[in-house]
Amino acid sequence: MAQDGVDLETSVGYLLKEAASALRAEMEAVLRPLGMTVTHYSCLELLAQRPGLSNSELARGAFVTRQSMNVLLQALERDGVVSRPVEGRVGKVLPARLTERGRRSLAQASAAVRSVEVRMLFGMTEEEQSGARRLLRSMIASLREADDGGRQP
Amino acid sequence: MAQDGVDLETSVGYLLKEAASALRAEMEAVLRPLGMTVTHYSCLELLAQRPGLSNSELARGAFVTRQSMNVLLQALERDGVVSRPVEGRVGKVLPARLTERGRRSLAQASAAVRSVEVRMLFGMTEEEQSGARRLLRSMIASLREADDGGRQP
DNA sequence: TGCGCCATGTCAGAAGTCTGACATAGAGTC
DNA sequence: GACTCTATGTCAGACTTCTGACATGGCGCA
Repeated sequence: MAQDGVDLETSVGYLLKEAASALRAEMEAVLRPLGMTVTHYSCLELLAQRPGLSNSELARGAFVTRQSMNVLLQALERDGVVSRPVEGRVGKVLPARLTERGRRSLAQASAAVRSVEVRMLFGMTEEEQSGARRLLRSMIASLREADDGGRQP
Repeated sequence: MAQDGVDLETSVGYLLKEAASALRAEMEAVLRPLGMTVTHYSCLELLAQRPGLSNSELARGAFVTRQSMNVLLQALERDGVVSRPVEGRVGKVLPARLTERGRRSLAQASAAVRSVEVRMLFGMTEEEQSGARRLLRSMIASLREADDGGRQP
């Protein structure tokens, strides 16, 4: 194949990208049989844990733009998985909720995704896992630090 | 905004996604003024560290499909940043290299991206950084473990 | 030699996401 | 009240990436 002279794999940034990419690939693999994408699943999981989130809040939680989430929400609403009754409108904000069908759909997906996360953490002690959480939170905070706040997504 | 009853932020998977997303956003922010996307930069950086990589190898290194990398490579070749001389062909494999212009283009981008990574790691000791590398490598290995190998990307 | 098998390069179309833009609603200020 | 500022929902178009497909080249094995 190719010469492995320089080792790119010592960069935390690259490893972070690699890990996130591997996680995403495995999630896609288990979600595909259910006819679901990762963002699709993320949206449902967010709504299950925090009912009534708005389009923009869902977008932030799934790390996409509110425009992308809007496209997805309209499809989910059309499929009867999510409902956004106009009566619930508060100002311009239109809260979304899972339908019964959405909850059923999420149940299988949630189990599948959880098994992927379990596999990812296999071989790590409880201390290592909380260490990983702490380090990731530190990186997130540092990256967001000198931020003007008005950024998409 | 919304009620913060259930805390989604305790999942390592979610934090991983959040950190990768934040890193990508910051990289996009510093690369945009240079007229470069993240994948664009990744491709150049890979070629700088390992000259002669093929299209498929670059794709794996940048975590995209070989089809996506092919689209990008054709654009980069057209822009004179990368060259793939047909004389270098080995079987079906066509090794790619940076042109002088590509090296210049990468120089600025590389510095910008490195500063983002430094900022991300701010406040972490050397031990914590190597701990982060170890944990991320562990997650990657576990995720790839029960893998048939033939997956895109 | 001939065969199956796998990886590669490439094209074409589909799907997902993003950028840009507009109108509107709420909060704060004068 | 009038104003500005910010956040939101939404539409339209462009871009990036993916999936599917095909032909080709190297490799191992009968």
